[in-house]
Amino acid sequence: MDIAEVVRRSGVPASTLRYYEEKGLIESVGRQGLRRTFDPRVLERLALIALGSAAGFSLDETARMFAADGRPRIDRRMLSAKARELTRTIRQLTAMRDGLRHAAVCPAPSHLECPTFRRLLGAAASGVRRKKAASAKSAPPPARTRAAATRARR
Amino acid sequence: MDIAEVVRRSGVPASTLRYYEEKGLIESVGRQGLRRTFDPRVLERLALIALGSAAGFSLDETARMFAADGRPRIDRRMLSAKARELTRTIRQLTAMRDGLRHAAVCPAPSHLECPTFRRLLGAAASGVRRKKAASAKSAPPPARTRAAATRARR
DNA sequence: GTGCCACTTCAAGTCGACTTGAAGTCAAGG
DNA sequence: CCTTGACTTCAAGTCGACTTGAAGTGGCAC
Repeated sequence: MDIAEVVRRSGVPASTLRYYEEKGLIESVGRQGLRRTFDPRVLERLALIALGSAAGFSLDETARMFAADGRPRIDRRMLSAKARELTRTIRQLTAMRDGLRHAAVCPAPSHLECPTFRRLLGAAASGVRRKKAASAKSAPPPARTRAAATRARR
Repeated sequence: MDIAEVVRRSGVPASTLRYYEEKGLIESVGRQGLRRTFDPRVLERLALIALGSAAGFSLDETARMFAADGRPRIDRRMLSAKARELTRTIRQLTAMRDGLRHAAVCPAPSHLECPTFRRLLGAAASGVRRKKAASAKSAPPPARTRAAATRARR
């Protein structure tokens, strides 16, 4: 497969593929002249990488999940840890969403006077030390800002 | 209040406070010589900003939630939209977490042979066209835990 | 009155994950 | 054989949210 086909079948831009190769996340099996040739299994690999990203792993972390031979070498402890982290994040986001929902319909004259809202504020101010979960959605307002806007098909 | 006190009471670094002021997210009420003086209400404002960030709003979006007089001018439609977005994200992350959990205990010889894992892979691959992190940041007591929050630091 | 040092400004740097642009190469169709 | 244009490399740019560093200022304890 040449790079164009990988792009077509994976949806990942060529520049990203080259970047991934440079970082050692994928590899090409040879060249036709200058042009890279890929083994179809690269598609599986890309799916794995997408999975890692979606789960909140950095590319470096994801890279560590492959053995030298290219087979996934998944660290179960790492997975469990990430699962727990996701659980925390999910709990956080859920609270946040409920708060937003409430705020959207709250009848209090000012949100600052609404106990529910104040509780949310407190939570945000103190407890929120969670980080980095990933996945899903790019915000409409700043249309061109997000790399994802471009990535999402172009 | 001088900046040191705001730092102490909010946990937000002075550099961040200056940055926020520059961006118009907060304001100082005056100066003692060169030194900024803040109204205590800035603490509430900072909590609001933290809340916005935790809910996945960018600083610019958060800024739009304040009226000229500094009162929160919360756009209910925006809140609802964000709440829905969070719901999607939560659903995504939940699926992801369940997948990770499963992968961590899956007995299949290779994850690639496990149907559950393959299903996950498919989901990740198809989800490649959307991305954005809803994350939470913090102003934690431990002075520079902020760095930790932004994972992979220097 | 004087020295310390917390504060100030402003420019530049950082971080991750890519994208973009310029300039060059070359496989393949005509 | 020649042109075309998809591919290549490499350096630099982007984006958001800050941090860092150098150089300067001035409040306040002594």
